Amino acid sequence: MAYPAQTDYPTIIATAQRLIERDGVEQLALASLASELGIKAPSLYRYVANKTALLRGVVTVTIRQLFVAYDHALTNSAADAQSQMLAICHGHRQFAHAQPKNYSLALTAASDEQRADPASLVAMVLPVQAIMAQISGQDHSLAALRGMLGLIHGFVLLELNQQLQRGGDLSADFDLAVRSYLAGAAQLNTD
Amino acid sequence: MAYPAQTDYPTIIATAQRLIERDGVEQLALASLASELGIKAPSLYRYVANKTALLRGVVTVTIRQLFVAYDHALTNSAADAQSQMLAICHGHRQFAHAQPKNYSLALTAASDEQRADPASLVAMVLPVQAIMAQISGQDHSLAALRGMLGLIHGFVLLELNQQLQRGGDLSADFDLAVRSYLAGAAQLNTD
DNA sequence: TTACAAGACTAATGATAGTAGTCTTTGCGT
DNA sequence: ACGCAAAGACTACTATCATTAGTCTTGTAA
Repeated sequence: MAYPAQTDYPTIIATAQRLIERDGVEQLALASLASELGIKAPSLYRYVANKTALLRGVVTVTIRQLFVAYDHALTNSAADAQSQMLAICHGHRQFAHAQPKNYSLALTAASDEQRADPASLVAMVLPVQAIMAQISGQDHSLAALRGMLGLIHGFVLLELNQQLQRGGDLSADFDLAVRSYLAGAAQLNTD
Repeated sequence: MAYPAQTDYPTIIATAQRLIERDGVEQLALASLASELGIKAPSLYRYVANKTALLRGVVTVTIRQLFVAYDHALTNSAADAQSQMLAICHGHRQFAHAQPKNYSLALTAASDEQRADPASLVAMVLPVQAIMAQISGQDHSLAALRGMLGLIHGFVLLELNQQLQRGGDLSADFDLAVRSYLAGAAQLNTD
């Protein structure tokens, strides 16, 4: 090879994540990102095809980090299915609160081009579905999983978008909602 | 009053909604909107302060339409709390599917400036909370409502963002998830 | 030592939000 | 009737960005 690279793809993505978290996606200009990396904007095109691809990279990494958070939650939890599912829910919510801008970007990406790869998403939730199967039974595990993910994701997004502003303890409300859902899902198993 | 107006605020918002639904928000240029209205872009500034304010107007109208959909759902439903809550859930989901782009914009608006007015949001969900109170009991009605809204919103958003792609009947899964949640919430009342 | 390829830069283009200033229409007071 | 004030629209311009084209630089391998 030749000319000494002054940056690389992982650094670019990580820096973009940092800027997005600090200023919001809509404020992310390629010039600012480049300057943060000590280069000029056009040089970024050596590493990413365009801005959309750059954002897709950020989304992909963020999703991967979310599933790492799942693993951490699981290793610090009791072994029964109920505890594990609760640990995942709270881990998910904590992750979203720790990096709200990147979380929203990753899970509400508007265009197809910047969405995360569906196949890897599937691979990453399979272990979660296995836990859900112990609660809801195998037959309803996919439906119950979908509801669970919807509940977590929707609650967190409403929080992050300041749409749950009537006071009260949101952490407690989240916990109650998740436990209620799991209680309902558990009834599916005994039918 | 003088010069004959060639458009007005409601028309501008409605047209913006139509274009957003057709092409997506990111494709909405003020020039296209103006041309659709038979005027030039700068003339729009007689009616809206800037693009952000325009989008906030769209968001406000969309939210109002969502609550009109709630009303329709309620009038076509049986009178018991369970039926009414189910009707609202399905009405909400149908609304989101009927205008996915505007729905996403309205409920995941990134910046504070284009978010819907929180106070009116509260006023609009109060009747829903009253129904939830009959299911979960008064004490837990706010928490249970938050979980319910989160579940609906999150499920729908995952659907719209193509993140529930593993087949199966999503309508049936949604119904099952909502019923499970309500069953769990009902247990709060008997504690 | 020389060629070449990777990596970065400057300069330019095109889209688009927003601003300044001007022209046109029409209702109202004289 | 007449003319003026103000609403509404337009043209022309600016600033910001993404993106492209073409050029210069530097390190490695022959």
